Amino acid sequence: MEPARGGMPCGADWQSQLNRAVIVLYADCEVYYDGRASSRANRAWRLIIIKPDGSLLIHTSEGYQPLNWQPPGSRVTILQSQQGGLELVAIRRRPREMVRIRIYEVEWACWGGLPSEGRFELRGTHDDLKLYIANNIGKYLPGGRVIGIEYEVPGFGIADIIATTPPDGAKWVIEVKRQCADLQAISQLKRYTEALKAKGLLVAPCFTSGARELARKYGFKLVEEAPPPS
Amino acid sequence: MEPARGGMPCGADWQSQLNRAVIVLYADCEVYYDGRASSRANRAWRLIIIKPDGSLLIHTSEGYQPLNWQPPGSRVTILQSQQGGLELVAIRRRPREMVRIRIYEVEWACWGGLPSEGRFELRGTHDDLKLYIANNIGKYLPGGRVIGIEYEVPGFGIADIIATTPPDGAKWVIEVKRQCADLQAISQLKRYTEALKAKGLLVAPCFTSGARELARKYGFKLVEEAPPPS
DNA sequence: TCCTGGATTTCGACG
DNA sequence: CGTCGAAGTCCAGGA
Repeated sequence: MEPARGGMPCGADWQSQLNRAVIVLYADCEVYYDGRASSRANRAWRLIIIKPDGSLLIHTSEGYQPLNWQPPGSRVTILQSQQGGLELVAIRRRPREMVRIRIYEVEWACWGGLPSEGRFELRGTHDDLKLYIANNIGKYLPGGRVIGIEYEVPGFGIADIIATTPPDGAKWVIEVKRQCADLQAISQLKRYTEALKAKGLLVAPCFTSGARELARKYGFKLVEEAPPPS
Repeated sequence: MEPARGGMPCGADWQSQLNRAVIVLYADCEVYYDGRASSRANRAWRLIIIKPDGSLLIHTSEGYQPLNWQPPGSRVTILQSQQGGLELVAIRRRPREMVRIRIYEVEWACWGGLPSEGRFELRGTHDDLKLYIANNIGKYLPGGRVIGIEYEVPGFGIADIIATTPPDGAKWVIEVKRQCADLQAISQLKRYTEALKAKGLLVAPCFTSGARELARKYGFKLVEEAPPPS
């Protein structure tokens, strides 16, 4: 095993970094969670990440998702038991939830302040597609005119786009999905069209077979359209 | 800065651990993502986690969610450029997506094999609540009898529970939510009840105001019930 | 493989 | 703070 480099911010002093740096522990531990649900994880080696914003993540060797976690805003505390045993407790209010980690051994602990956050830009989102459609409404509803975006239908939710088409000024509800539209998307559109007595148009890059079938029953128009290149 | 402990699996040799151990890097880097959407993250210090199952996580100092990621099954490779620059590339098929990390500096790198996974039990889930209701149907629909669980309504989806009640054998669709039911839950139930010409019962620990209102319009019965204690 | 719906979903926006 | 709907959602289960 290669020796650690000098000056590496790793060691036994990780506890002093709580609420200051991102701390990463490689530890043999048990994990308890109680709140909206509850879970128990038997003793095993896991990766524990504690962020200064109160986020807590417990990762195993598999998967995108953590085994247990606590979102930002949690209060993270370290408890020392008599036998040198360590406990990490993260508590969150609203909903009242607790993650408790019984630590048997820490093989290594490292941390870093992550001083600069950098800029982050994401493109190809639902908003991008929605605005593109609103700005090119004629492509989807010939002669159409946009009446509203994020249009609130009181008691029924918020429709992506409302438009009218000639010659009779028919009203349309347009629901936009950036991924394949499914039954749920159809139901959502149905809710708005029923409330507004409007026609329905669903724009998505693809549609599940069930969505296509149900859309036909409801008389919805479907248009395949992927998020615009950016 | 406290010196690292001897024998700690940290050091420059982390690349040899690819696909074998969980690797954690504290690195100054830029991140590029292209796939269903695309993103660019400017140069900054971040936490990079590479799992042997092909998962890749890039975390900042804030938040539960990673800045960028790749789910399990991705192919992770390390590229060396001439100037000693390092690039981490994770590619996924279906959907075709790529995360590329340009690494300028690695302050520390540690890893662990996470040999034993341990047992994990979660209680208080949707399934738990659903089965509890099915097994105590009389509490929700007096005299009721369960006809089916996870009952497929062809072309309309899968209903949680189907039941009948005396004296006329009225058919009910029961939708179960383990969290506060919202408009979407109402729409989902509406979809099933319309298809089956059945009555609707929604069981959830709470309901949003909009959900309550819409349920009344649709004539649905609402029952407040939290997941059972376990 | 696709389809469907849950998740301790988390997250952001708006009223 | 509640309500609403998206997310690069991920994930499991069934056909």
